[in-house]
Amino acid sequence: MARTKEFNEDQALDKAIEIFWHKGYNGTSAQDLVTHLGLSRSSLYDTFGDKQKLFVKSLKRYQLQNQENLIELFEKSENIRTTITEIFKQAVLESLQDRITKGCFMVNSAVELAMHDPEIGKIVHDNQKAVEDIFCNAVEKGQKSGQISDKQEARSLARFIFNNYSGIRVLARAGEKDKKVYDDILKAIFSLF
Amino acid sequence: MARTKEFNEDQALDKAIEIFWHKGYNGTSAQDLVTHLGLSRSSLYDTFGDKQKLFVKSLKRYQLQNQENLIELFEKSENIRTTITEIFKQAVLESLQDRITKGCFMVNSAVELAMHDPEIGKIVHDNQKAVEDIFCNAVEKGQKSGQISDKQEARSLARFIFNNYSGIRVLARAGEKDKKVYDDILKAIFSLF
DNA sequence: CAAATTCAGGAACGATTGTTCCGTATTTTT
DNA sequence: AAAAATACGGAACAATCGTTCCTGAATTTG
Repeated sequence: MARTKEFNEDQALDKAIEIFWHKGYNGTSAQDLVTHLGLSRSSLYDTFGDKQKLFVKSLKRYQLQNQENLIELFEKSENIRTTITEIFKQAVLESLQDRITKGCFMVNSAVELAMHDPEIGKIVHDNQKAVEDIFCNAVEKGQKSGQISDKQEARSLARFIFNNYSGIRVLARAGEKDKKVYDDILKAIFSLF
Repeated sequence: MARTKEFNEDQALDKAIEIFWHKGYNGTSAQDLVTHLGLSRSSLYDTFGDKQKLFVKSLKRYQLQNQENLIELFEKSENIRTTITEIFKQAVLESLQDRITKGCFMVNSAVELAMHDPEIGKIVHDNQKAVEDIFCNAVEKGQKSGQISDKQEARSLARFIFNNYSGIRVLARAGEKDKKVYDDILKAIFSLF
């Protein structure tokens, strides 16, 4: 009946994530998308509807990827505390290596759009709850096994960890390239639990 | 010789801060500025040059206002630790009250522009250093007077505080309206020192 | 082969973008 | 009062915005 799609929709989405992540929603033009995704204007609009829908789809995909990755990390983990430090160290590494740092797509979108687009506001808020829950479960597990101090309530600690993660992603986006700054923050964070 | 300006330039700048803070740089149009500042297109461009220059001037003014406010708070302070908690509580209060939260103009600008506009990148970075120094001096003073535990190095603690402040501003911008979430984070933060 | 479907390319859309310019009114200084 | 300077409103600018549509080629299934 019909010709099959020549491009992979998920691959195109991954490229959309890249450019939206890098330039933001308002900073990315339709032409940017055409150029970066490598498909024609018509195919782009036929496949994804419009710019906003494409953005929403990209952000949801990013959120799912990160959530699954996080869950997997904690499932494989033999020491919860160590895993959390590795998550932070990974974020620091990313912050230092690229000349232009993308930070966190979710944080960037929250700052730029959550107040102005209810649909994106919901994605951001759902993500926050989801990630918080993942951290909370992990912390509880860590506390039961004695890997994490139980001086702090798990929920409180999870929210604290999430908050510092956001902070570090902003710092990266602000262009901080001094490893000592990040290390100082991490030292303080992990002296808490 | 010449007619005097009918509008106050600083008042106009304060209104520019408001709208840039609320909508971001790319989200604010020239028409938005004309409407909000209450002066004509011609006066606007005659006075401030162009949109980017107006933004830079607004951000610098915001930075100066906040920096001076922070310095004053610590100068007046009789207990450094209490003052820091009050700074955070104030941020939480602002986050909860408005339906549309503006977060922090500096954080918003860092996320949106620091990577793409070197001039703004410098403002953001300078601000970071300046605020960090203010916190660091305050912490040192607090440690000498025994108000703040000296288990953490002052510089490290200052960076940690700054990081959590950024995080909370992002959380606000993400639309978080649950006081318990902020309280949990604050509880964890202040159990550290 | 024929029908159906999707591709790419590009022209074209109206709307909005940031910016400039002009004419007139207003105010200040000589 | 005359001259100089600036504010003002609004028209107008070219450029870009997101989006739609048309064309012809390509490919798949019946």
